[in-house]
Amino acid sequence: MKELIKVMKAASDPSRVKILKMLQEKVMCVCEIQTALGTAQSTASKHLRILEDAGLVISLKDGLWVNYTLTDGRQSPYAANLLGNLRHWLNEEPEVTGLLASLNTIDRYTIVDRR
Amino acid sequence: MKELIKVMKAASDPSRVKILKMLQEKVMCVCEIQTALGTAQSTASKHLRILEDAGLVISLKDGLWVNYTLTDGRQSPYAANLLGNLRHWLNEEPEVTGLLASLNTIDRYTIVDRR
DNA sequence: AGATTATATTCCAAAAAAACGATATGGAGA
DNA sequence: TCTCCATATCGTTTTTTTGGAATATAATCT
Repeated sequence: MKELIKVMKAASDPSRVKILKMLQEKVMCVCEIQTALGTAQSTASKHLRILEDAGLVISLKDGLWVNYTLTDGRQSPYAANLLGNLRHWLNEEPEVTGLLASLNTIDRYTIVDRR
Repeated sequence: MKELIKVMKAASDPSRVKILKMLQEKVMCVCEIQTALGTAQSTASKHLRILEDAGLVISLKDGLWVNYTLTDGRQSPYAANLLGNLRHWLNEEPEVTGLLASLNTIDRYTIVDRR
C-alpha cells in the first residue's frame, strides 16, 4: 500500500508529470530539467528525488552531471504501469506538446555557457 | 493534465484507496464507510467527494441514505485505468485483506441502531 | 592543494490537504 | 407542519507539500 501511495503521490504533481514526459524523449540532467520547467535548481532536484524514490526514475552520474532516465519499472509494478500508460497519455495536450517541442532548444552546454 | 492529476491525487491517500477497495466488494453508504475507516463522518464524506470529483465513484440517493459505487470509468480514461488495476492490486496486503474481511460485520442498520 | 561547478540538501515561508466538531440541508415519517 | 435522521458543508486547527535562497557535497581542472 505504501508503495502504491508513493507512486501516486509522485504522479500527483504537474511538474513531476512533465518531467516524466520529457524523459520519454531524452535523457536529461538537472539543469536541463530546471530550465525546461522554469523552476529553481533545488526545486527540480527535489522533484527528481521524489520520482526516484517512487521507482519511476534513476540517476546516473557522469562527472559533475547527473543524468536522469526513466526506469524499466522492475522495482515497482505500480511504477511500471504508470510509465507504460504515460507513454500514450497526455500526448495531445498542448501543455505537454509545447514543452516537448521546446526540448530541442534546451541543451546542458548552452545552459551552462549562459550563466 | 488536470484530469490526470485529479485522479492521481485522489489515489494518493490511503483512506481513499481503502474506500475504492471496499467498493469493489459492495455498495456502501457513508456511515458504513465511516465505520470501516474509523474516521469522523465529515471526513468520510469529504473523501468520497474527492473520489467522485475524480470520476472514480458515483453517489446514488436512496431516501436518507447515499449509496456509493465505483464508476464504470466512462467519464475518465485515467479513472477507468486505475479502477481496472486496483481490481488486482493490493489483494495480498494484510492492511487491505483485513479491512475487506471486516466488511461482513459492517451493516448500516446495525450502525444506526447503535447510536 | 585550491578553485570551480553541477547537483543535493537544508532552512524557512507560503500554500494545500486532512481531520474533526458543529451546523446546514433535504428527505421521511408522525 | 414538526421532528428526526443520514449526509453535506463550514470553520478551524494541524499536518503535509511546495518553492526558493542559501549552503553543503562531490567531482573536475589548474
